[in-house]
Amino acid sequence: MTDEPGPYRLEDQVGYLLRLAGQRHTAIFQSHVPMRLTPTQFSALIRISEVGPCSQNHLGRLTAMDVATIKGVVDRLREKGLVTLKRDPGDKRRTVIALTESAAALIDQLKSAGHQISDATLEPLSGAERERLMKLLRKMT
Amino acid sequence: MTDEPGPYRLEDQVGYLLRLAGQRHTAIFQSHVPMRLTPTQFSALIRISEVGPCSQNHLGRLTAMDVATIKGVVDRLREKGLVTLKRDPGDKRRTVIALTESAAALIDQLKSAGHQISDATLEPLSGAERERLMKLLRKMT
DNA sequence: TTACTAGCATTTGTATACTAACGAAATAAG
DNA sequence: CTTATTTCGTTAGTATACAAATGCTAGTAA
Repeated sequence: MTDEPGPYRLEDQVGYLLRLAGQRHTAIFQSHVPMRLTPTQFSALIRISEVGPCSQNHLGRLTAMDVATIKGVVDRLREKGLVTLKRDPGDKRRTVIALTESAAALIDQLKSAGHQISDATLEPLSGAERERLMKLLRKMT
Repeated sequence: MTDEPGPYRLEDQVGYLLRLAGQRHTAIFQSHVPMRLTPTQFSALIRISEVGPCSQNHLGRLTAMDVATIKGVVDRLREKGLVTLKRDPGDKRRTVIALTESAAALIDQLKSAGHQISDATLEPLSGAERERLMKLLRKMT
């Protein structure tokens, strides 16, 4: 009686809704973030500021990015003068990624923008609803 | 006293969680869907089956895709033999996108797979939680 | 020491996703 | 009717995102 699948409606599928929500977030992100950073570039910078210099692949795991993806992200951060790449003397396979001074000086501003972005993205929801959504998304992963 | 932003934690930001949830969904999608369809290709097929033949840009709006994005999606569906492209005789700017017979015969199977994919993606959540999440995501957009 | 295994970084290929700019065609405004 | 605007499709450029293959290095087991 209950639990019938019913007709298939695209707008009732998680994947579709997640894509729409992601689009909304990305648009808001771009209008709030300094230095034209992308969400992934932003995440990488924050992570390095948390854990300190680390290898490229490790940074990828810390930010849930594929090895090929994190490489591109790090390359662009380097082009923007926000990270430096150095050979690890103790392990010749590793490349140590570290924040530059200008990036380190930017972190507080990034965190502030990050809060604003999250707020704006969740703007249609009440405080209780926001908490609920975050909890559900966290449980899903 | 309440509502303090607190320290900035990446895993407490909507954007980050949305990205992780999307990754989870994409992985599940790929293992369930027929013909190696991608989520966007899937959405486009479903939409055409709902509204019938339509122009490329209109299809893009119906599936929340940019004009540049929908073009690539339609091109790949054509390469897979799932849609046909025809000039609109009444409006020479328009390209009419329509399902091929083999695609039309596939739609029921796609909808069934779609339900399974949504179920598997939401598997960590209870029935009530799933409803709550869907409602919140819908409200967010 | 040799061989195996694993980890690290890179590259190639495919697929979104959006911006911006373009020309062609249709429509609205004058 | 002609100008202006809009819409449509296309293309180029940038940036994720993942699979798969390659080469190099490190650590381990034989």
